[in-house]
Amino acid sequence: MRFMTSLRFIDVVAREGSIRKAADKLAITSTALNRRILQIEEEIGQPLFERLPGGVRLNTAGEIFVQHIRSQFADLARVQSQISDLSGIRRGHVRIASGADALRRFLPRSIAKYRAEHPAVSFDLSRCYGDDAEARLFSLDADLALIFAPIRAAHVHVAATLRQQIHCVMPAGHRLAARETVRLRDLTGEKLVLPAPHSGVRQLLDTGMLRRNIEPETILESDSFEFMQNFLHFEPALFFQIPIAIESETGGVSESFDDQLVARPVDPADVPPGTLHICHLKGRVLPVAAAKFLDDIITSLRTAYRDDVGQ
Amino acid sequence: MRFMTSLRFIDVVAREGSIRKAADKLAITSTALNRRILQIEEEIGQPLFERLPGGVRLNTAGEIFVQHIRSQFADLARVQSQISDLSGIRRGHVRIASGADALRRFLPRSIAKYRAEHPAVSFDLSRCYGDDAEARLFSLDADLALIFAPIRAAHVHVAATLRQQIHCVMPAGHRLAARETVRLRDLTGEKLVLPAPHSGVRQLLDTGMLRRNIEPETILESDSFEFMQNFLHFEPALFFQIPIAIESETGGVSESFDDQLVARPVDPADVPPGTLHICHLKGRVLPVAAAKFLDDIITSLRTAYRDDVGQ
DNA sequence: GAAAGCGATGCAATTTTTGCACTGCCGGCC
DNA sequence: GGCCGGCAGTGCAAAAATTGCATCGCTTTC
Repeated sequence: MRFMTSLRFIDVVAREGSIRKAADKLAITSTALNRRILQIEEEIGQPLFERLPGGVRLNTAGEIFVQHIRSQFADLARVQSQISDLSGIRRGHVRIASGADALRRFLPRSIAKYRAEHPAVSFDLSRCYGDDAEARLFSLDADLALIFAPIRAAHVHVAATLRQQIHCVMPAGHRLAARETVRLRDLTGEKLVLPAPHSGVRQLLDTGMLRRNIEPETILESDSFEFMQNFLHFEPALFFQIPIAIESETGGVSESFDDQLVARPVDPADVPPGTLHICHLKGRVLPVAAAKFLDDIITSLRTAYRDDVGQ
Repeated sequence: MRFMTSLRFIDVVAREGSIRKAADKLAITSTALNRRILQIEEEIGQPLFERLPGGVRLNTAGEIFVQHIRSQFADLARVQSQISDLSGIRRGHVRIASGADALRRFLPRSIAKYRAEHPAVSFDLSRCYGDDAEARLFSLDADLALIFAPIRAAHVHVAATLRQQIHCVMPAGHRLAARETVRLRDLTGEKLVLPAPHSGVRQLLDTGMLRRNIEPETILESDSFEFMQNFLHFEPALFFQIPIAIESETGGVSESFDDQLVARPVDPADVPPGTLHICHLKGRVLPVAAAKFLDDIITSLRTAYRDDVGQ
């Protein structure tokens, strides 16, 4: 898009915090970039960047302007997808910010299913925690976010929620595998692998442990499911997941997702269920592809999780 | 705004319906303009215009794209006004589409008052009827609209309403001037000057007349207050206005706004009060200046008309 | 059937953008 | 405390783009 170049350049400079770095990234000289920026600042009538010894930084006017630029880009993407749509091409691009939970099974399955119907739609997945995901929505770097954590920002619209009980994952022969649910007090003496401190699962667990006054024996912290799963093949321990991360191939809750590992729900009396939020930026018109995909995953959740789906 | 030129050109071509005409208006050659359009169409990947023997016309993709362009322009104006605002300049521009009613006294007074506080804000007034005003909101040619007529379009947000009883304007010595209110049946035998057929006042009157089965003696139709007022100096007749068009210098209802003319309300039993709608495009973030002005006129209406102001 | 109006295109002139070499500036580091 | 490195800004020439002119092919109108 030729007519957007200058604006895109400004966005990149704002992100890089330096004209030279941005110029490097954009494969032009810093002089050319510098002059483009000076020119736009002149047209606006006000500087958009503060000049610091180590680079540049957006001033207040710049913040406003860059936000405008980003919304223009998002809107242009929407328009393009709308235009492609009406010629029957069903082109499009969907950018998703998601926690590791949904990224593991649910999204691959959903995206593959969607792409089977719309092969010309491409996807962008970025794994991030709640706050980052919200930030990516706001900076229009993501169209949709799937967050297993409370929503903080007021400018995020929650399109659907999914109640998820935390599950305890253990070797198949473990003594707790016989139970229907796992109580927190059963965990004393067990070796635990906890999720990263700022993850939603961890925070629910911490609250529960604190309330029940339980001091678990934490042998590891990890935010990688892959790692935890493989670790359990070598040393018996317990870790925690929500159903959507360990759902069966076809979707829906699965009790054993690996020959040697099984999952049992933690008793809701000890740890209340958390909520997975599926959201987008409030007030934003999503590109057709993103809107359609959002619809699809919500209906897919409804069939797989029925009453746990809200809004 | 250099970086918007191509987009602006497309907008003009869409409005003119011809590349050559648009080129003329833009003071460039048709070739240059033609190639700019071809280039953008190539970047979009789809033609935006149908080529007709007599010029060009937007196709569906073009309609979508031009709507996007216009919203970008409106948004840019908002951003600029926001940026100016934070440097304390309070610059800005407000574009208003209004019926003749509000344009006569209310808007001059309100704008003068607003400009006394914000001298760097400029205004654009365009007189038009209900449908045009709504169209101007939609094409983003106007920020605000004041319409004395029902609102048709769903994409218009009504920020405030003002109930207005139709008044009958007559020479000061007229026999009906002694009455508190004027009944429709009193009008038989009177010479009437009616407003234009598609005006809100006229439609209310027509409905009333039809219901009461009254055939008025219409000697003139006019949409010009000026004309009607001056005409009455030469030939005694009656015409109709709503209070906001004949309010006193300081605002509020006035009974005689001219040495020789007085206004008396038509009895609500004969003609129900109509509604003046103050509105803007739904879902649009107004530029600061426009938003502030909107606030101002609504509060000003509340003090002048109190209980007649709604929403 | 000629004339007038339209959008598209080849080619040369012009304007704009870019890159190179360089300046002045500031902070960190030896 | 002076030197070094990284930064944004600037003069000037080269490169790239935009523009204007002349012209084509087409359709409608008179």
